[in-house]
Amino acid sequence: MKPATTLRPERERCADCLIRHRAVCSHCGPAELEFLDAIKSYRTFKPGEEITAMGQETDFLGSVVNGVVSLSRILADGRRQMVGLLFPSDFIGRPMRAQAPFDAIAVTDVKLCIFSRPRFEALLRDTPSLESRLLEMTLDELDAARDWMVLLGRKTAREKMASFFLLVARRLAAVARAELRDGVELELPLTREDMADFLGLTIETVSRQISALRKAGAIELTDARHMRIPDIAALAEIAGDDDDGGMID
Amino acid sequence: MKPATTLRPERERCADCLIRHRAVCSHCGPAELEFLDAIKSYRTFKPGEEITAMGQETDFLGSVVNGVVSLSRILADGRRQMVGLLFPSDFIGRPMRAQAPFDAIAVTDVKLCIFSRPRFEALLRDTPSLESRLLEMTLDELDAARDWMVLLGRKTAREKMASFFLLVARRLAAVARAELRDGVELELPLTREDMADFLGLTIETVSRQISALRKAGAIELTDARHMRIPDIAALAEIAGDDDDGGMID
DNA sequence: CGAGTTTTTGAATGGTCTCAACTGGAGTGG
DNA sequence: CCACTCCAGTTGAGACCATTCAAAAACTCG
Repeated sequence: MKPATTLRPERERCADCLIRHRAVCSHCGPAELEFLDAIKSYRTFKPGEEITAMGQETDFLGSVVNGVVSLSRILADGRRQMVGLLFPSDFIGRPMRAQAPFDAIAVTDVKLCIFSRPRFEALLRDTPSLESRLLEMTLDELDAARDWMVLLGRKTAREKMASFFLLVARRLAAVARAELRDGVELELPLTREDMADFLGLTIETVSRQISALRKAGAIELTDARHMRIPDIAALAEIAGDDDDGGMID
Repeated sequence: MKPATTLRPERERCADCLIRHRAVCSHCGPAELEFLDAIKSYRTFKPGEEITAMGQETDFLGSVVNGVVSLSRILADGRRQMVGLLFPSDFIGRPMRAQAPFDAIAVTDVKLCIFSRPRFEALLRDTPSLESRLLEMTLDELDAARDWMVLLGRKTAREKMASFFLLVARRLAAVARAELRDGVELELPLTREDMADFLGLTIETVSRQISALRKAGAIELTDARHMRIPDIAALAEIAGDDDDGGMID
């Protein structure tokens, strides 16, 4: 398949990219894609590694190709709140503002497809298909952030946990391009501490609620990180959303 | 009711618009502005009036000219959480998605400058200065939503109230194009109930925290709706935000 | 003034947090 | 193989903050 003459055998092409159909570049035509191909690069991060730090200038923007990234903010006394959770195809970075408004940390092994900030911002100005897709994605993220605000402001610890499991299940299913159905098994990408920071709880409360949901039969656990949802609708009921629960993918 | 004495007695022109420098149209040139002038219209709402309802199709988009609009979502059992608070120059509506994801309610007398949805969406495609400004505003709203998530997830009732007063003071000062300084007086646009829904609290807790802040001298009240902030920095201290960029290790 | 509404205040309850101890698995080395 | 540490997660007991329920006070507007 590969031409023997190739100089960079491991070079990934945009056309073959697994997240192409959902990422910021998904509306680009062949010519635009070829240009992106030429200027993109990849970077990987280990779990726990800092990708950008709050208040620090970041010189790149890009897409999550593999893994999960958390965005979080820390108050002066150390309290932490997660404000975003990025899955493959999500966009990372804040265009038109060099200073990162939040910490971005790899929660699993992460691979990013990145562009230098000035190059990407110039591209954005010249490429309507990029800009309109980014607007669309930003609007979706805003919707998701607002659903999350409802969770943080008004839901009980039990409801928060149930909502969280559904959110992860939906996102992982979307990444795998699979239907979400009863009996799904999933690997939780977050530690108890990360979940607590996501949900505005403490790790103890997270742990207690997981135990309670397990005893109630709403979830099944093989170990701390691997779970199974026997009945999606039942879990959604516990989550307290009025119907399908929002949480935009 | 309306006297038809003059041809265009109350016709407002975009060029004279008070929110022009901050609204979605702020990057438009004279020709674009003239076009907007021709297709825009105004609509007013009374306090408490519903502007759009969750799940309902909305046929317009636009800008808040006067007043304050709340965006909120209600859970199945009636718990309500505010997820957005719009001031003059803020954009209202969800481009590229006809179904409103949240309730929008006028909290004061409100005047909107609106465009029909199909017309505005077509305009967006053809007018880069509109689209890029909308992207910028959406990114800012996302940042604001994330700050708000920190408040909802990790702040105490006291900190929430202090943060809220600062937010309102900042937004009203920005609208008035005034500097925010010690001794500002402001009229709270929200009822205690609205504040509670904004902050993820109950009205009783809101009331108690206001009383406590008053007794502590952090705020002064003439009546339930009119207040004065004698010392911005002191209130910011109570709000718990790290003031100087958050570079603490 | 009285009726209705909003806001404030009080007392008791309860959900989540804090502090603390325990469990279990992974890795290390004797 | 066991003993040991280390770390993430779990469980328990008590404290505390915000909620709930209840009632009084203040304000609005006929």
